[in-house]
Amino acid sequence: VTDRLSDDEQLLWRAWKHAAEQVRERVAADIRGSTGLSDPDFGILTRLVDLGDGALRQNELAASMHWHRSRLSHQLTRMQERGLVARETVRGGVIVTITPAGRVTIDRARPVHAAAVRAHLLEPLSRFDRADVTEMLAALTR
Amino acid sequence: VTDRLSDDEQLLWRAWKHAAEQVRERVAADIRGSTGLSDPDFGILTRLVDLGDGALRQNELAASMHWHRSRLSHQLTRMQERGLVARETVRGGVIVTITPAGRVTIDRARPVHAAAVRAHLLEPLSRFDRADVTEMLAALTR
DNA sequence: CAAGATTGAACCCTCAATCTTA
DNA sequence: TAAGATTGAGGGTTCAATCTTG
Repeated sequence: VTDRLSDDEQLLWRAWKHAAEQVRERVAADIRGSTGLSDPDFGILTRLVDLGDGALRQNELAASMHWHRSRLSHQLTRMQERGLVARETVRGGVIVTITPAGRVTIDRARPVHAAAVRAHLLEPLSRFDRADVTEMLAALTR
Repeated sequence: VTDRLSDDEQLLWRAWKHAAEQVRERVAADIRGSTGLSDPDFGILTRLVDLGDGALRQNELAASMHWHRSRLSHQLTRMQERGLVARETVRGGVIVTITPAGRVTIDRARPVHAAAVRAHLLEPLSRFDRADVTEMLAALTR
């Protein structure tokens, strides 16, 4: 009820912020370092392959990412320029397709991603109960 | 040891990612919505006031944020244009000073920040032991 | 009109190259 | 030279305004 956080509160807030930053940065750095893909790149290519077998309507892709149209539009423009995806206008929308180059890259990125998540999140938390941790995190998104 | 995460691992990873995103976005949205300050803006103004009583060497400011010089330089350029800080070159460095407008803004932002951290992080975690949670998070940054 | 999509501006971040000066 | 700082390019995000077309 005060305007400042108590020492206890500060401690938890800083630990949270620091951990969130570190994990995000480390995982992203591993993927970028070995494949050149950014986090958004990885998310999009993964969905194209897993959800659409290589192609999805732009609209569905946006929904699956929980992204606004404009964000996806900008992102796809850059990825298209880098040769990772192609766009084709069809009746009532746009179909996004992964290119052969995109497929090669995502295939290389997947194991790196799994290893990074293990190294930077799962391993450090191994002495805690996985279900407990998952449940605690779920409390933050309700 | 496989190239894909197990269902269990996926579950924790996604919960983590989602929670990290949500908390960051919600706190940032509250501050931006009521003061116009971004997260970086808030961090810099806070440090200028708390660590330097309104002014700091740019170099010290960078160190306290754990930022690279160029990042701070770009950020300060924008904040200077928005009238939040001023820069003055001195022997062997630059002094960054908070402006009166900057001080008014950070004073308004502080209670909003405390309330946001409580609402979006501390409250949702209230049924867990604060020290336990803090310790778990600390495991991720070692 | 309404849904799908794009665009431009302003912000943010990183890297590498450069400038400045003690 | 080495430390402090800036710059430019290329990516990323958000918002509001604007196509485009069924």
